Amino acid sequence: MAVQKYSRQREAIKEFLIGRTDHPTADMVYLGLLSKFPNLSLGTVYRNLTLLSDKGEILRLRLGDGVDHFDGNVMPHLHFICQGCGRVMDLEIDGLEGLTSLADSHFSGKITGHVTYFYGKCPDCTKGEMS
Amino acid sequence: MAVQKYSRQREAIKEFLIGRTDHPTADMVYLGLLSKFPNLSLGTVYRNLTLLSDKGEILRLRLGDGVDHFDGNVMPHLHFICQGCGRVMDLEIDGLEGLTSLADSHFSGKITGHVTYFYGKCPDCTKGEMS
DNA sequence: AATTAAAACAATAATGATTACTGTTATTAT
DNA sequence: ATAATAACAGTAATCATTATTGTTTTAATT
Repeated sequence: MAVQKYSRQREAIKEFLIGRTDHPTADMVYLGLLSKFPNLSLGTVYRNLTLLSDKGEILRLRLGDGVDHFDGNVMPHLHFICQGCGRVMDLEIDGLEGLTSLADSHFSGKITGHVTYFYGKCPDCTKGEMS
Repeated sequence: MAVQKYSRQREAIKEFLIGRTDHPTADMVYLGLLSKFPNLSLGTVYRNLTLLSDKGEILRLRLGDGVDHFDGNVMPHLHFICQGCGRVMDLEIDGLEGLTSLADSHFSGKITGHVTYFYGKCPDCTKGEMS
């Protein structure tokens, strides 16, 4: 197996994700780092996001909007997608800890995990509404 | 608003989905109906899958594998994705009914729903294993 | 039953996200 | 320092999906 060498681009991508909680897409990471790396390539961003998520240093979120989002916070937590503005927020809720084992006990195969995300309207988008 | 007219292709697409529980992709629907409609177009399949799911007559499942799956069973139920063979199965579990309102009560916006799917190994893929 | 307007079709082009390839540069071991 | 190779930038290719164009069905009206 190839030895992984250091790269400032990869380091910057990881730092970029850790420094924010808005779950950017590959394109947003690319745009956000262009000022620091003027000839950064989108391919480099994609490759390193894949490397980092494969190593478990970041999370790849597939939220069903057709675009992958990335999260520098690898602690287990829940996500909310606003149907108004599309933003992705973290949720502070517990109560899903036993869900995997509950499901597993009702299934003849082996259930090892689950993906859950919530949707609705975020606080901002709820404000400008009457209904 | 345009009046929806009858089409045998759309009817066949819906029947195809109702007749199975393996949650096919657009491409699988297309291939499955080619024998009955030799000059069926993939565009027609996509358009009608979108029409049917917009009307709520079928479900579009975005399971994170980059391909949309479709389900003729619109009753609320849970899904399981096998990481061994990729197949998508229905799960008979309840206990998630109150999840949306639980989450909503902890959130300052408005949560109206959630998406949950489970993953692991299906019964078949569990068999041929030692670990 | 013929006419007609619009929906649906087939075929295919276009799009957008992601992945793969090619030649160059940077990192690390010798 | 030199050499080996991982990582890079740039770009081409891929894949699922959506949009477009011209033709055919459907269904309402004469």
